[in-house]
Amino acid sequence: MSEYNPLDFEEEIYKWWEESGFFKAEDNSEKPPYCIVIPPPNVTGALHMGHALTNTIQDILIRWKRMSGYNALWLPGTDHAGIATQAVVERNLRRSGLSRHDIGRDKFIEKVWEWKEQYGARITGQLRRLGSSLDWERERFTMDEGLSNAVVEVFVRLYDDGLLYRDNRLINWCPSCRTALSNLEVEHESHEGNFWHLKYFILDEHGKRTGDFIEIATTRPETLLGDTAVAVHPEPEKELKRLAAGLKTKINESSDSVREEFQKEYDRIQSILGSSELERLKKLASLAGSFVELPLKGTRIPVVADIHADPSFGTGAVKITPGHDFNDFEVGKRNDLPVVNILNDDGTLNDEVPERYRNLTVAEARKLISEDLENGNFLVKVEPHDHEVGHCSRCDTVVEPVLSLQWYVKTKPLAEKAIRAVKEGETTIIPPMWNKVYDHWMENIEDWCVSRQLWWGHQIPAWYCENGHTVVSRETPVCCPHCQSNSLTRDEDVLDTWFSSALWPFSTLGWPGDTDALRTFYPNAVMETGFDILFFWVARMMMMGIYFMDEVPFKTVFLHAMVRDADGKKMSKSLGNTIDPLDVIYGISLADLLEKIEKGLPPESEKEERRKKILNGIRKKYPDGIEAHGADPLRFTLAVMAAQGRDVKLDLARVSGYRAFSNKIWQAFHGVYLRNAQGLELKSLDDVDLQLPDKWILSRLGRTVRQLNSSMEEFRLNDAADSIYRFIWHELCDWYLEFIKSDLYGNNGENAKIDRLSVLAYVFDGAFKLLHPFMPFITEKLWQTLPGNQHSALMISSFPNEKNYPVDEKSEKKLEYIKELINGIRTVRGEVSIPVKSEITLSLKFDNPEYAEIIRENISLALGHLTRAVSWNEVTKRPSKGAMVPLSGGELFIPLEGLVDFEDEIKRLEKSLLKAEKDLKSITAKINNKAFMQNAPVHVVEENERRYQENNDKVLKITRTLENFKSFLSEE
RNA sequence: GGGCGGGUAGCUCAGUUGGAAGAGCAAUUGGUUUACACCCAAUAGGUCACAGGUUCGAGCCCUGUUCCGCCCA
Repeated sequence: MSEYNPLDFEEEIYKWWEESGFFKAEDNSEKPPYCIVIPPPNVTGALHMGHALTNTIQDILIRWKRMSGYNALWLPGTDHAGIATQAVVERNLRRSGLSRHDIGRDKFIEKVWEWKEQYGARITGQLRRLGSSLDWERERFTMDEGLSNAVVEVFVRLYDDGLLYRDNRLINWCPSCRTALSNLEVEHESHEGNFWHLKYFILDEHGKRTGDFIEIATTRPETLLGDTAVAVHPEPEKELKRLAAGLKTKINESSDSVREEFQKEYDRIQSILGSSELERLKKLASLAGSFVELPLKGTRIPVVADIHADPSFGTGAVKITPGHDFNDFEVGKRNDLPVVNILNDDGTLNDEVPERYRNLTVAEARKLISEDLENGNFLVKVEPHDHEVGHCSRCDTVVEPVLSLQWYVKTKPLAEKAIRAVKEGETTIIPPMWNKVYDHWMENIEDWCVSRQLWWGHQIPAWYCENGHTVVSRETPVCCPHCQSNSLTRDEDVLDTWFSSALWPFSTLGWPGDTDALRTFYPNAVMETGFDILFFWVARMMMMGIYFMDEVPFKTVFLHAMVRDADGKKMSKSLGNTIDPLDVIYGISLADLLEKIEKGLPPESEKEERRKKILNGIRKKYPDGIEAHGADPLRFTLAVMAAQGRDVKLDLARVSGYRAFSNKIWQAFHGVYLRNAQGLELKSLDDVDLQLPDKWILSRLGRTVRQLNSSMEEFRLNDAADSIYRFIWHELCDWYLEFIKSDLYGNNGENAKIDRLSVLAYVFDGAFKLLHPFMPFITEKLWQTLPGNQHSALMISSFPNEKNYPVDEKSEKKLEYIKELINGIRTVRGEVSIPVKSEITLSLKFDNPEYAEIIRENISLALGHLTRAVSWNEVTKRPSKGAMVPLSGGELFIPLEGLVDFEDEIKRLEKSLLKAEKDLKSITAKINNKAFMQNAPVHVVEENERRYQENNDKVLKITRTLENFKSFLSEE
């Protein structure tokens, strides 16, 4: 007997699809276009489960649309990922003891390209293995010539349009990556730290200490070396009263629990207002215009009045470090303060600070300075204080705000249009909860710092001449257009990776060229990606797309959740909890898995203990490694999980469950269909003498077609997957195949056999088509062996629609009666200990003639292997000694005498009665409720009346039977 | 501080205008002479986090409480 082994055929099928050109879309086509551009994976490494999720979803959408008659393009590609890729190549280089500076820019870039070739190929291999029906001939890379041209074009045009400028301001600097970062690339976390309370001695007009000092609290004492002022609030009393008034309204508006906190704060401020503290603050305010001594450095800095100083917080006075604090930078601008940069590129202190502190890291400097402050009598006290610290999202190093000359995109004008596009529905975000997040970010958008001090990326097309002029140009300029100088140097920096990704929906289609592909496929139909890059990427594509194409980049943004491990933790290499999709597909031994995980752990800063803990966790979770599952089951699992709002906790037990589903399909197809259809000429459906089960399964298929298509339209992939799963397993396999077995075995003649097989082939055809987007491999494999399909492909056949798959309610209802009967028999057999092999006889008593007719005509379906009932008869009187099952239109009796003890049946009936009575009670209450009868919609009232009848009937029938039993038991 | 999401069966999660609480896995019982033990049949298991409210009717809507997670500042 043939076995389901996905590894035997999946790769081969993919190869055949690709070689046959089935993935290709047409630049010009009569068919409606449908385009998804892949969120380009980074070329840094291998794909993880998150990629498997996103690509599975996209492939499902694309395959569904392609089969539904669309000119479907799924465009593949990869991203150069500036910082990330440069970092891994540098790390690699360091193993041979070299830095990128040792080998130089050109040589280094060469190395990165080598890396890109290697890992890019690995990634595309993984995408193929998942079954992704990408149009490979259109594959793009963000640093391809064409896409690089697009980047230059965009840069030049934004510059010419005044939306791109260079400015000297504070940026987030990563001392480890040694580059500027955009706000989005900085992650804030709370750190336990200290509040150092320092003395800034007040100076008289001669520059001598008056003896008095201003107390200043700071979390970063080392920055005082860059202080250029101390700020105090000009009107502390007014400000405090304003704060108090604000709190008062909050107290009145808020709920009990929060009110308490506001009240506390309010009381605190009131107590300041009513104490000598206010006098102190007023005196502080009066110091504006005087000077204080900067501790350790000994220089003289002014006291300025600025509203940034909060009289209700800390000491009411604040040190101003315009060179290393975003707020202070603004204060500095308002008060014309000098900006002092005290840091080198690597984050150590530079020559602006006293010699003693030079070349120390920030952490080292903080330690030494706090000691010196104490020794120099500048320290009042140190108290613990948590504060927010920015970290580089790439390397987790603490970022430092540093003054630097960088390029910025002026985003406000771009964002306005992007906001409007979503508001007006030109682009729809799914799920809609992200609308608010999108709006909020767009409305508060800040200018985008796009220059990066890296080598790997698109070099900025700007040149600077010896006279300080800037030239932004598509080609290398010969001389400066302003002063004709020939001495031009190109900006060394490259652009933020997201700058080129922002162009992806049109740059990949040939822009800035005017191509057929662009005209056909822009705007794209769907952008499917993770919600975590809504700002990084989606928002920026919206802005750039609208600006340069005058149309939104995509009609729908479909955001999926994050894949997490079984404990809900985000998968990351450093946690050692990533699962490689390929390992789920092919399986992996424990030893290999451990080796792989260990390799992925960051080499530096890993403690042995932690490493052991992670590896032991793996041993515990996967004691036997991971079994092979194949791509189809993995895809199906991801599709079913795609519904979840935010987290997808991947549980391999689910994948196994859906592998069982694949096996089920395989077995049903080979064992039931193929095995019996061998050598037979099947009919078309029109020529078949359709029996009730045939009509039923065809109708159920019709329902599935409707459900699946409408779920897909609404991006409810989980519902779509679920509907075809139920159809195949619980309708086709559980019922239809069982109903037709007798015919298939030839018990009812050759014609009946051929008829049933013909219907079966038709149903399999429809089911395979519906399932294909989710499980492309097994469906293609099996579909090929259906009659007439040997030279065509399922993946380019046409998707079922409701016109071709009608619903037949009458037949459905009839068969439901038969199922009810069979279920009744099975329940009795299961609960009352009837010996397994004993053959039973059914007695049926009918309440209504229509029902009786249906059962009489189809009773053979309920006899035989489904129930082990061998015969039946119609009765008008209730047999006294039998199990009883109430039916919709009658009663079923199964004689038990000689088979079992009646106690079992009595118990069973009593339990059943209890439930029926409970239901009846609640329904009765409803029916008797006038308000319900008046207000509820008609169909609900009718439904409840029907249920009332049904339960009433049930209760009656069971009660009668129980009485019967008891009376004859007492007679014995 | 502002915002968002979640709390449903032992576990992982569905539940689409409010109208008898669901799936998969796990569990219990029984089953294999012809598709499938990656199986079949039957069964058990839930105060839908908590407290109020709206409604004839609430897992779903409103208010509050609480716990968990995320985003922004």
